[in-house]
Amino acid sequence: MSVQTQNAAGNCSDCPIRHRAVCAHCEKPELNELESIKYYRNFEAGQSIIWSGDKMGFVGSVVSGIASLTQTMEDGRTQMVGLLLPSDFVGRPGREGSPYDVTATTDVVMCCFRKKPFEEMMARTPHIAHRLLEMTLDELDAAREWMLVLGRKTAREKIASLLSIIARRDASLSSGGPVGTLVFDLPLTREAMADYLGLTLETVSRQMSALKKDGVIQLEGKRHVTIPDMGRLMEEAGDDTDGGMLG
Amino acid sequence: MSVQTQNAAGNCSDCPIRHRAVCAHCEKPELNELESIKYYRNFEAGQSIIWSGDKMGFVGSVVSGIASLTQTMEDGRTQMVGLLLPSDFVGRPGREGSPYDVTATTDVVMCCFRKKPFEEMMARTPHIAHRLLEMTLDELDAAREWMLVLGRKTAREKIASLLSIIARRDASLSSGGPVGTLVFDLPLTREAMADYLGLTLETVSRQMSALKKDGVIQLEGKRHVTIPDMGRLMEEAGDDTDGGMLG
DNA sequence: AACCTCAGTTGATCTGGGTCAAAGAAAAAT
DNA sequence: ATTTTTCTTTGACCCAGATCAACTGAGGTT
Repeated sequence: MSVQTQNAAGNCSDCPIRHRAVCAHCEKPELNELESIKYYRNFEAGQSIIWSGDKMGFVGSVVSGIASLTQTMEDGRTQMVGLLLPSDFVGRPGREGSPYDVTATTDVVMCCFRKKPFEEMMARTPHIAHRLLEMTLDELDAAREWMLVLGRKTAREKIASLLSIIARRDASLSSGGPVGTLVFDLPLTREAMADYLGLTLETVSRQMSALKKDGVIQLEGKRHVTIPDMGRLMEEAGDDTDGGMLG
Repeated sequence: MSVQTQNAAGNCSDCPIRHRAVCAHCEKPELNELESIKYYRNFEAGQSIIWSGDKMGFVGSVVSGIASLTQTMEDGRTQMVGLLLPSDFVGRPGREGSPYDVTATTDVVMCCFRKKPFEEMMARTPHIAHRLLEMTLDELDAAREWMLVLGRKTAREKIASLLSIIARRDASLSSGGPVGTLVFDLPLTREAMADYLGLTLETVSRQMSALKKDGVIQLEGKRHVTIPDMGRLMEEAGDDTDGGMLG
């Protein structure tokens, strides 16, 4: 259960501090202190990890599976405000509770640390505080990019944007097809996609069908997606076409 | 020009590190080092402070006026992703450039620090890094709250949400009217409001007229707004009505 | 005083995506 | 194997907000 896993981007995902390529966790001796307060939690698909307003006793990171952050209005309208993939951090050091619901979208394994000792460590270890700032800035960039998607893009562009994001983080390069072909399994229901995109599930379904008909994506079953041309998908998403998808 | 100003929330706005009630800047001797690398810049309404993609040589905070962060697609669609009011921080320590345009919406005075020495200070002063993490988490919360607005609220709710945010940060309690009455000048054109809300300027104008007709707001001229009942406005915004607006 | 320009309003019409409804398809339960 | 449930697709219709267009009104400028 304490196997160090590597995701597609080369990050160590068995650790609350997300890394690029190298796992500082394993290099910095002072971080081994984290090991002693580390524990794992499993959540089933659909299960709530944290309720909005609850006190959070822990911070941690996703080891496997997908979790989502959602906000809900009293009348039931919901908006997903974040998608947590393996290696993503969960928690708000220095904050009492969560303003969002955190829900397991698939079965999820989380690597957790009790909040108190983690924060004490953070205060003593500038490296962790610095890394956390980095990660929070990344999340802020992602949230702001998503504001453009929600505010100004059409339904088709929204779907293409979401597929593009998931593909970049989740997909493995297919060995068989031409270069640039990506294959992955959608970890979200149509309804979850709709909640992320500010659409209805019917519109999501229609636009998926349209993208399939137009050859932008291929679908086997409902969830298995092949993207024959990543550049084409990004055009559909309305993004700058800078060609390189692994920059 | 180095007068310490206090805004309505009691924050020191003459400083890149935003405070609550007390200005640590003035309390912590080590932060006086910041004084020696501090300088001011003025921007006229409409002027660009930073172009998206540019290298940013400085970090700083807004002293007076309003600036906005915007993202623009190739075809001209634009989405405002942040509103910078006095005391708000601008800059991305540890990052090269800005992924957004930063524009002066009104005349703006900024208090700046060259980035290099600021970052060196930050590395030496855990207090600053910690404060910066706090601020970034606040911005992330604001961005995510805005995702709900953009993704799920109606045009009327969007307008009410924006007015509510500006009122809370910008307004002074009117002494004459009943308790809870707020008065302020809108610092945004109808077009800027539209860019923030993911609407067209015509829809903004129509909904402003509708809110006026329904007595939710009063308008003198185009910009001077009176909110007779803050609770009512928050209901219109679809927010939880928790009563207290200065919690 | 006539002429701009720029911000805002209002009306008429159009349409993308929402809503309501029905049916298929795959997984889970009996 | 059949029923139930959960997810998805597709069709028909509608409406909130976009689009297109005309007009108002407050400053400035000469």
